[in-house]
Amino acid sequence: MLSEDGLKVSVTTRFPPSPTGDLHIGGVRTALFNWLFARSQGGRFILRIEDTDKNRSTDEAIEGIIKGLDWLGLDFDEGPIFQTERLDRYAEVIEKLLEDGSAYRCYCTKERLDGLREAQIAKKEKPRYDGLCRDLDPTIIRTEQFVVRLKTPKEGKVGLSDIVQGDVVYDNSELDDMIIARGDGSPTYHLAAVVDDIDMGITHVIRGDDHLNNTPRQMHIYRALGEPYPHYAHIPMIHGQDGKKLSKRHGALSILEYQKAGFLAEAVINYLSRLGWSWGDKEIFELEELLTAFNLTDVNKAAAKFDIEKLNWVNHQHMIASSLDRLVTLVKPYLHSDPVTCDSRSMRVVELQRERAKNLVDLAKSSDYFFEAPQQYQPKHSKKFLTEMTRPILKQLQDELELLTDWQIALLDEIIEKVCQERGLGMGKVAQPLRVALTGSTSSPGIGETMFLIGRNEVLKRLAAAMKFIDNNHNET
RNA sequence: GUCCCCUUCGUCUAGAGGCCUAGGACACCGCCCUUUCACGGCGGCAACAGGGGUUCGAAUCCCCUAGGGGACGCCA
Repeated sequence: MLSEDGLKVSVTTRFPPSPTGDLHIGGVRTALFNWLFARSQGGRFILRIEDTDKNRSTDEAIEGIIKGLDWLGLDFDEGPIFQTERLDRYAEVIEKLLEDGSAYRCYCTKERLDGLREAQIAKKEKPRYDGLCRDLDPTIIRTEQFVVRLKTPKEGKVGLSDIVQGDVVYDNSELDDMIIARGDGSPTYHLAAVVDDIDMGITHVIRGDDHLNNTPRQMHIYRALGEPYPHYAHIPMIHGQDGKKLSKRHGALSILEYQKAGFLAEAVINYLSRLGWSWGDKEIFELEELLTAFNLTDVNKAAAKFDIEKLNWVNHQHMIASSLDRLVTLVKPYLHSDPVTCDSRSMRVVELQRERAKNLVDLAKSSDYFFEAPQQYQPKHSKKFLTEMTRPILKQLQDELELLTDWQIALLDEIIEKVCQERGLGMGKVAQPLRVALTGSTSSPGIGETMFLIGRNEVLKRLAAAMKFIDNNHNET
């Protein structure tokens, strides 16, 4: 970011979740754009916890937010800063606003406000405060409980030049006098957010465009405080498959559920960055590439739908690009078999199987049989391939393999071919029963290498077990 | 209802008046490769919301309509 005289201006962004629920994909995308922008500009990124609603804020949510950001590598330079620890500061600002006449005490009861709102909706009007207490004598402070409202100009316009949305103008007459302090004196969202953004030196407010309509209201707080506005970038929302704002209803899962489901952090980041932003035809980005390519001016205005299929593909691409020892480490917790180490055999297994896996869960599932015998044969496969007809084939394979002293892929392949030729069978007729016997199902890497990686003793053991399975099955029927 | 925003293949998007017979990617379908499953290769299906302008020329600019989304809390 360069100022008019060409000097580098420091950028500070922030991610301000309210800890009232799980951090989901939408929140993560907002955090990501703030983080990317700050990092790409050499600026600062702050985590602020907006917990002024004490009834709905929880410690678990705070923990989940921090864990999620940590998993994704969205590190912050400052924070977490808690708004509940800055209550004195907000009170001070509210008092100042009251004193200079920018705000006033409103004694209207909730009942009156509810009635007013209902009546307005019934008359098909936009519900808003009617300003009853606006012109009360401020020197007379009544004993009843009051809220504090900001005195919003009744005429004129407020406008902003949003980095994403362009110029947006509102008539002040559309706005009402919003509450900035509740009956108990605590600040509302608008006030706390603006005061914090000022105090923390936030230069760019990057948030979901559901906040676009909040912006003119907040700008009036800046104005009342005599502070300059920040730059705004209202980024498009992420919608669920039904085209509505992402929420729990859509199964908008906690970001940590994506970790559990076996997605790579870099894949989630890659996928999310491409929602509402693009860079030519490029689909797969390493973090460094994102950092140089990302910019707010290229962000779209239209909402995007979340598509798990594309995430799967992006994740697959990143698994292929990942180093093998890292992938082995990542897949470990998902493996049924243990303990698996980063030896050359495990690395080869992962190298082969990542071609076949969308995520770490898939990868683990398709790798387990290399490390331990299959728990069971998949019924439809055993029914077809582990039969009286195939038993002699398995028997011959067992005999031939027992004679093999040098356990090498090429030699193992030779044995399969030999059996095929002697019996006048195609490869599939021999390899498939063997594959089911060894892996429990009909899919695996090349059969020679599969045998090689499973190992001699284990292969012979599994062949014996498969024949026993056939015998038992036959006796039963 | 009022205000604000949006509208290119099913989905993510490219597209800044002629490069557009609208490009790429995911998904889907077909073929090839192949002992299986994948990977890979090749090909296919598929979109400028509608209507008016402006212009020699519009996906691109303007207006209207329709549709969608968001906001309208002593929630954030």
